[in-house]
Amino acid sequence: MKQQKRTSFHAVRDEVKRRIESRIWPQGTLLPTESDLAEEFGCARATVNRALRELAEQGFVERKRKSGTRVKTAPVRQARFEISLARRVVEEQNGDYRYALVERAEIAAPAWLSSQLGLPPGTRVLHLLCMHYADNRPFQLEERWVSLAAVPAMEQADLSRIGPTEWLMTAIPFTDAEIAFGAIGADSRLAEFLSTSVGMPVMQMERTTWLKGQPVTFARLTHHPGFRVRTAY
Amino acid sequence: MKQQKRTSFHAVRDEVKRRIESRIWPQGTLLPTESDLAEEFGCARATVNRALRELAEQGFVERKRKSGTRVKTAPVRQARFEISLARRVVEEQNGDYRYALVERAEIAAPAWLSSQLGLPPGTRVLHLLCMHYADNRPFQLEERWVSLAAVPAMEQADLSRIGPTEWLMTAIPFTDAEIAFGAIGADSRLAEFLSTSVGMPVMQMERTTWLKGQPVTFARLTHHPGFRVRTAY
DNA sequence: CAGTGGTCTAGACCACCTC
DNA sequence: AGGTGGTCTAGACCACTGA
Repeated sequence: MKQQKRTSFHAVRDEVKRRIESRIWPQGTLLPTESDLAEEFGCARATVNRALRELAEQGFVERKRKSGTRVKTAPVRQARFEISLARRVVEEQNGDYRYALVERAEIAAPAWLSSQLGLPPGTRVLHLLCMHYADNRPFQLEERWVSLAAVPAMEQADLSRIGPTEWLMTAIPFTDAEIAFGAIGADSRLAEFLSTSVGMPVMQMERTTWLKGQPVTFARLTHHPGFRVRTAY
Repeated sequence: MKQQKRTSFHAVRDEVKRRIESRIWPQGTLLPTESDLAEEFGCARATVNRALRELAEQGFVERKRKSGTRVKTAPVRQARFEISLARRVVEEQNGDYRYALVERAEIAAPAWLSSQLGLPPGTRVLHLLCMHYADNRPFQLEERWVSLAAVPAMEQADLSRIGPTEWLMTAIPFTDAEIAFGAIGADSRLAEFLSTSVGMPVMQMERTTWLKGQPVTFARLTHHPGFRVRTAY
């Protein structure tokens, strides 16, 4: 017999969730007020508040002052996936990870990049091309542009052994990112790097990263054919 | 001058976050205890707790009893994207949404589906094929298998006007799902439905859905060429 | 303007963990 | 065994917003 001595907010949260999922409180229902629920569960209002706040975060209910708490009619569910680090993905699949720096150059930001990152035209950026391998087979081609104004230290970085993604994650963690991905057909360069043939469908991910609102880097990560992104929520 | 009368947990959270991002508290640093921070900020410990709990949820710090709160060394950032409903995606882009049911059949679950969903072999499932259009151009081909044991009401559902995804979302919201997506080359059937040519790279998304642990449905959503998934943040 | 959620407090006890 | 975060309480005031 596992019995909570005191009413935990877990108990309240789970019971309310159960009532929503069991349609005891169907979609659109107005829930009792926090005070009422506190009385029903025999706990403090703060405890109910904590429970309902979590359910709101998870998208089960919607809360508004004065109106009260309502079961969401069209729950907007979100899926999450980890922002992947090639090495970690490979190692999680028990693969042998290898990295290689293919190209490194300091250039003036091309126009498309300036507009993508919101950089003044002509800003000096570091252009990088690297390969990530799993069991000696191409896993991901990483092409990246880094604003040297945002990360001056990167000019001196030794990227022969550690990939730029990993370097940046230790140098400037806690960045904001925007990610988009889609399917493209491999062009001749991609086909060569990824050991596949021209036109093969591959997943390409584009990441734009900011640090405290300042644009840092834009990366285009192209994966070997057959690569899949998985999520859970 | 905007000044908080009382110390809000926002203020504490933002200040701690600032210290982490500014490397005042570098990665790995052990933060002061809740009580100490409460004293520093002149607030109750509960307020500090709320602030730190949020930072922990967001992946900035790691909390352990007795050990204390530590700045995360390798922050695992997660990206999120909305679980899309074709109609909503199209309408958000100011497109004209149209839906068509192509095929509907009740069949015995094929072996691959039984194993995918964990259903007893031979379970009766509803097999659906539908098209979603944006501005009369193919947007998404939806192929779906629904366990009638899990959603008996679906046998009577009128799916001629509302797509199965949308029907299911109102019939049984609050499900759990697993999503995987990748790039594939269109086969002849896909090419025809999506008005493209064989071999064109397209994004295919596979969703498996459970309701309270019970398998409900498996869907394969294939998008028109050029479709991209974007993260919310 | 009145009702509801949002937040804060001061104190308390507890559970877990490292020492 | 003792320190740290986890949680709860009872009461209070605040801020938003719908009637």
